[in-house]
Amino acid sequence: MFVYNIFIHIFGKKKEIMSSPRERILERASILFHHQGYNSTGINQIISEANVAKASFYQHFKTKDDLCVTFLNRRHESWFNALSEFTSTSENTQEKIVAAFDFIMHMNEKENFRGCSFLNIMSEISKEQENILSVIQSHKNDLRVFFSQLIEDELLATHIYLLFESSIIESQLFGSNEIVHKSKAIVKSII
Amino acid sequence: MFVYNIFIHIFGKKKEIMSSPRERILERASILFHHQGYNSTGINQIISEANVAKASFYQHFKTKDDLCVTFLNRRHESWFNALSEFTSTSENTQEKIVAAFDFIMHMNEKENFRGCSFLNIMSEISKEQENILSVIQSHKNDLRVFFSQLIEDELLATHIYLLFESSIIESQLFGSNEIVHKSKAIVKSII
DNA sequence: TTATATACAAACAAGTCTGTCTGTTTTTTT
DNA sequence: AAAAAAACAGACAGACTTGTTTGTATATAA
Repeated sequence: MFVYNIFIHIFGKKKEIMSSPRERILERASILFHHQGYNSTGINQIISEANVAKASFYQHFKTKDDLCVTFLNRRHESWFNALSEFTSTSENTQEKIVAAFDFIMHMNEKENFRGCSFLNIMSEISKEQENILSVIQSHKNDLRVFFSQLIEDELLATHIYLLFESSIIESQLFGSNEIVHKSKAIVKSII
Repeated sequence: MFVYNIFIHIFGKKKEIMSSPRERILERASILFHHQGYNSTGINQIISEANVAKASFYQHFKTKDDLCVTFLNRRHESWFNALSEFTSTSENTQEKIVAAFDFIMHMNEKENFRGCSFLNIMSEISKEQENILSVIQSHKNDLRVFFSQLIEDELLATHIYLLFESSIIESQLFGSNEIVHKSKAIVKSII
């Protein structure tokens, strides 16, 4: 477009002012998959809101499932980074574990109690979508490792992990952090 | 049909040998919703497998969501009955709690690790489907009450409830009862 | 500046979905 | 046996789905 080209000419390269189609697709898909669910979000909505042509979409992603895998991999990274950052200020292990539960509440407020993208998508897919399932399993394995690295006692680490998981789900179901507070109190009593 | 009518003539009333269309719909929907998910199961598949005409379907159920609510209400009843029966032979409270975790494993084996219908559907629906959501919330409330009635300590009851919930989800995700065994060991150590 | 790669719009295919409607047949009740 | 209720098959509407294709325009690199 005319104005757009002038804009580039004055302010520099395109990359600086507008992300690539692939990036725009992933940004919109992340929001839509997380807020509407995977099956309820169509390709057409994604590309229309990302201002990308359909042919361009299929140049970057073989299938919708392919996009889903890429989305989950990125979510995995950004989610763990956020968790690490959130718990990084804690001075000891106990505090770090408790901070992880504060992170759930923080995430719930920020994302309107949409819960865990990974578990939500698990409930939507079929056994045939193995590539998606394995990304979800890897994510949860890594979360278990996160707690295992903090806690020597293997069974206690599993214990915390299980409470962490149900805290996410129950707060999603009731749209409230109340149960996370209770869960936090429980965790404090066992570590 | 010819043979069918003879059958009725010889053996008695229809009700005794063939369930009503409404019943056949609910039976098929129960299986399909639980095994394929709600959004992935269409009305057409349900009525075709239930041998019911589409017009008959819409005589019994206003919408697909209406069927979903009825399905969940029935699942609620049958699931709780099964849990009650499974835990009824336990002689004391501790045993009963542990038996509840055995019930998860029993259910997983029987239903091929499809997890909790209620939580699965929660992940699939939108905020607008309030009537469905409230059935799910009621179900989980009743489950919490189930544990509260067994355990005086309110926080401990919540604790067990949270472990119960994550046990279902994690065993679904990994298609294995391994984590339920661990959860059972944890529960034994805290009651 | 020319060549190559990328992105575009928009039509199209082939199928899915929920829900409505018509007209016929079967079952139940009076 | 006649009247009313329920179930049937199946066409239809209208909107959606994922993915393909054609031809054009734009951006980047040689």
